[in-house]
Amino acid sequence: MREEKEIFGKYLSRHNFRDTPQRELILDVFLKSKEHISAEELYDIVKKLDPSIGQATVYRMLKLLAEAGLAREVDFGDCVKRYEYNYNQPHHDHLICRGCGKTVEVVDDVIEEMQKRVAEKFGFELTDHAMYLYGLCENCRKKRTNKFVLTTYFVF
Amino acid sequence: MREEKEIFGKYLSRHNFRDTPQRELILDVFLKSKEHISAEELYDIVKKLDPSIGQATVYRMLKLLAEAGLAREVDFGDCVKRYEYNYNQPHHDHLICRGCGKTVEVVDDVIEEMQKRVAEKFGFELTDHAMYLYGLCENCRKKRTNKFVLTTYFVF
DNA sequence: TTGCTTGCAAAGGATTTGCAACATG
DNA sequence: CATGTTGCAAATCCTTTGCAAGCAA
Repeated sequence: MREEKEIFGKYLSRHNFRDTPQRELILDVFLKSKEHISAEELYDIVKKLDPSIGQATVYRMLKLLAEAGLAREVDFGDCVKRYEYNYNQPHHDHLICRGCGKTVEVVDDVIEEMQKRVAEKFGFELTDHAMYLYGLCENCRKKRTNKFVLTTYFVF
Repeated sequence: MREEKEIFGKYLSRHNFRDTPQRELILDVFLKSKEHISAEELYDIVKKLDPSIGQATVYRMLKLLAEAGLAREVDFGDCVKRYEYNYNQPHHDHLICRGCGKTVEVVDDVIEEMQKRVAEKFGFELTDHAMYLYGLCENCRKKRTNKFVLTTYFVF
């Protein structure tokens, strides 16, 4: 927490950006937030702590955080940008339940390695990737026997 | 082409939906279109063939096509829904160049298998997935020595 | 003082929806 | 003819932007 603030502080001065109470508050809330928070969700919390803050400031701050390397953008396919904490965090992908929305962070070295190879096979140098595994968690699978309807966005 | 129209026709009657000239035209254009077309792009073509068609009709039709199993939604991360032809097509993922936007369709059985296993490890039954590999193609890599700046959306 | 930041509201892009007129089965 | 369908425009959702006023350095 202290360390992250320091990093952000350095990022600001390095770019001649300014340290403002708004930025400090939003950073605080972001660092305490649960994973995969959206700008809207973050704004809702921040607003309660300081109703004078505008949502544009929150959007702008999330961009800054991503640029500073403290946040990472994730996109679950609903066209809502979500941000997760990214400092000193190992890279990971997401497993998402189509039933209840529950998410699990996953990594698999074999997959990562194969991704690199696939890219190379086509002459690409891999820079990054997005992998989202959608499925049904244990709980939701039990309910399926009733009349669970899956909203499919992708065809496996 | 004939077959796909038949499938769509059956889909329509099965659901008590109607066969209209607009739907036929849009289906025609979609079937002839290049991969990964967006609603906007499809509308631009359709409009030239029949300027009286509204874009809402195109949006509605793409939804129908996806429901009928003829189209598949893909999302390259820019929040623009794209559709690709999905009938009798083998499943594949995408390799996208961050420099020029060029896309390559890829499949890797090892990755597919590992995805299933990872999901199972967490008690999930995999229904589908989205995997986008971002990188630099050969051409864009050459330019990088000059002053290519990569817009990173995800951190690898 | 300089010029980065702010909140506001308006604009933006992509997609959806309400509705009256219109076709299809 | 009953009801699905259309085109239009307005509405929606999330996000960005222009701007004048406000602050940090």
